[in-house]
Amino acid sequence: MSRTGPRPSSRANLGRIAEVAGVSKSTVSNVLNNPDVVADSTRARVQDAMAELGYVRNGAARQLRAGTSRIAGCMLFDVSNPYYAELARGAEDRLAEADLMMLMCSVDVEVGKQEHYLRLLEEQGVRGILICPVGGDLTSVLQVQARGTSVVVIGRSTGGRELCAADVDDRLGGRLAAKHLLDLGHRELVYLAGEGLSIDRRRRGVREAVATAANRRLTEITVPRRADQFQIDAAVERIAELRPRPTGVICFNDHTAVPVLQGLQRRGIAVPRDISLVGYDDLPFAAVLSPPLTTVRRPRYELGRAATVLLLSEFEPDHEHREILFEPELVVRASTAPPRRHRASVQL
Amino acid sequence: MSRTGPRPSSRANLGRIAEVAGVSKSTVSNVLNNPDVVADSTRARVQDAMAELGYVRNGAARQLRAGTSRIAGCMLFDVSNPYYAELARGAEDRLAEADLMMLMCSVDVEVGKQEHYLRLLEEQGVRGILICPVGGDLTSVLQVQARGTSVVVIGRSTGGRELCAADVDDRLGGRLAAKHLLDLGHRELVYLAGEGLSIDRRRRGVREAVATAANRRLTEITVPRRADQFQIDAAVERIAELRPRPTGVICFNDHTAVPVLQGLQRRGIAVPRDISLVGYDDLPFAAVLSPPLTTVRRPRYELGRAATVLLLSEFEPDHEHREILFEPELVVRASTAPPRRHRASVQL
DNA sequence: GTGAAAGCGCTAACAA
DNA sequence: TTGTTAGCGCTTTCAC
Repeated sequence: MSRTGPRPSSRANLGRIAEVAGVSKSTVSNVLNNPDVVADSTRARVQDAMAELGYVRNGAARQLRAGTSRIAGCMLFDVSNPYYAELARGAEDRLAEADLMMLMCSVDVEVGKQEHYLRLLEEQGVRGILICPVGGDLTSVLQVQARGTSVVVIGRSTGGRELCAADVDDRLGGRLAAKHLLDLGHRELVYLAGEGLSIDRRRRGVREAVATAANRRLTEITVPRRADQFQIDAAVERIAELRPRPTGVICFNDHTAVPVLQGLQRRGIAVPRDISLVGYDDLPFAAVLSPPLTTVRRPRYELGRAATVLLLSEFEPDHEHREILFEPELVVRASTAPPRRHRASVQL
Repeated sequence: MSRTGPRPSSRANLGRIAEVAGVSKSTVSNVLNNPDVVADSTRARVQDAMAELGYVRNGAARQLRAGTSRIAGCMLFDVSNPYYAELARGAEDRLAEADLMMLMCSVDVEVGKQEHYLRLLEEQGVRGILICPVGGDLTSVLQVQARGTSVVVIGRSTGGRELCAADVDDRLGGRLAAKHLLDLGHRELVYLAGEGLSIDRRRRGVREAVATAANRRLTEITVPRRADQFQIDAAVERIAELRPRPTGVICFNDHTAVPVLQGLQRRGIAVPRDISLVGYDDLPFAAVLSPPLTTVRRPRYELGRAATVLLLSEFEPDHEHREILFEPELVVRASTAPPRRHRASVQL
């Protein structure tokens, strides 16, 4: 018995297997890692010993020695948010195909948590990190990368060639939403905005689409991050009081569209008769709202998968950072329709 | 340069810090693990060296030597399913409080995947495993536990005292759903069942409630696991053709309630006028359906948290396995109402 | 308050 | 085809 060392594990280790099978440790290791190099009879004997003793490989020792982990990290806002949950699932599936497991880190838009988890993942020696970064700059992410842990950024274009990134073209998404309403004949639009980079890009797309059409007006209303029922209802109130009355409203996401829809209906403003409503994301509930919500779909599962593909490519010899940009897709449902031309309408 | 060893890491290690700070490795280790035992000036010197060299602890080495990991595993059906996503979040939050990270494993009701992930987690030397087990028996789970990895079972009562478990009293849930309809005055009920242990318990609850009321009839219709639109619609067709006509339908979960609701409405059967509909789970979309769905809420976030509490308690000295049973809660919304007494109604 | 030394379980270079 | 050996980076016991 050594005078040092941690609590003696009851688990059989590789040395014990070697003993029982009557071979050396390297042979056991070879049975595990290069089975073909071992003679059939020897291999069988070793495998028998493993089965008999219920051998379980020690991943920590393996990682320490081989220098490479079988885990990747996935940092996102919140797994319980269906958008991120599906993204995570895409990542998990692709990682599993590469025989990697996924550490899940919900960061909650808190920079402190992000730093904390980055550090933990780094200490863990993860094979790589998928991250939906929060906060303005990417310095801490770049530091981690500089110290040797591959990082792929999701949901934020990185511009330069410093990092791989997978993202959705939200500007296009905004354009699609606005163009849909304009094509239907709407002239007075509202964009209900939130806070955040990706949301700003949607706004830019909406603006662009409106700008290219003549005689169209866009009113922008911004609700704070994590706005509650009342704050959103105040926004609906503002929408209801706008003159001339808007006939098309674009919400920066589906989540917000729900209370907006309810607020409008409660005020006797029918959707889509009086106001056409467009969401963003195509979350599962969008299709079952009444009326079913027209929205812009971001391919979240695919985004997670693609980001993982990028991460895996980082391990290849002559890797060059690149960026994948997904195109969102307009999903037309019953919450949008052509505007009624009413009373004061001069045209037609 | 040694003739052996893995690719030389560029990361500074504890030995290098010791060198730079002019102390021994044990002192550096103490700065990390028992800061109070080190003299202030020494500690400062060591910390400076760490900051300067961008030192990151090697978790693998730590785990190998100390024998204890900072990771727990969470095995569930599918993270992209909102029920499990919120459960996972509950677990993640509680684990984070104990300074543990969470490995996420979506098992997809596939026993093979379950076995695979169990093995991987075991090799990883995780601190413990939370599992929503699939398949009939728990032998592989018990084996893992026997080899020294703590396991907590979620969503399945284990009866004996072999394992900790956290679960929801689904029998009570079934009773609540049925009793609600019975209390409203419904006499002809349908339970739309799926496959699975927890679903069977809901069924039992429904049966019990109906059995305690006189002159009430229950029809059970079962749809296969992962039923598609058409299979569910076939079930709706059967419901529509039942005579005497049922006035109350309980779906085994909210997911199924959506196509059922749509199927009923498409056939001109109004909810709740002609049929009252009850779901199960209270998923986020239940509240925004038209009409908003009466359902039975399972506290999923809390379930994840509680399971984690059980897992953490496993590490304590004189631990005894126990089981936590959550009570589900009836959430009454607009999809249920008293039945209309129509034509052939003799009573009243 | 600090240091020397042993060794966790494994892999990989090399020798046999 | 198999065995010998060194050592990954850390913690821990014990001596000073």
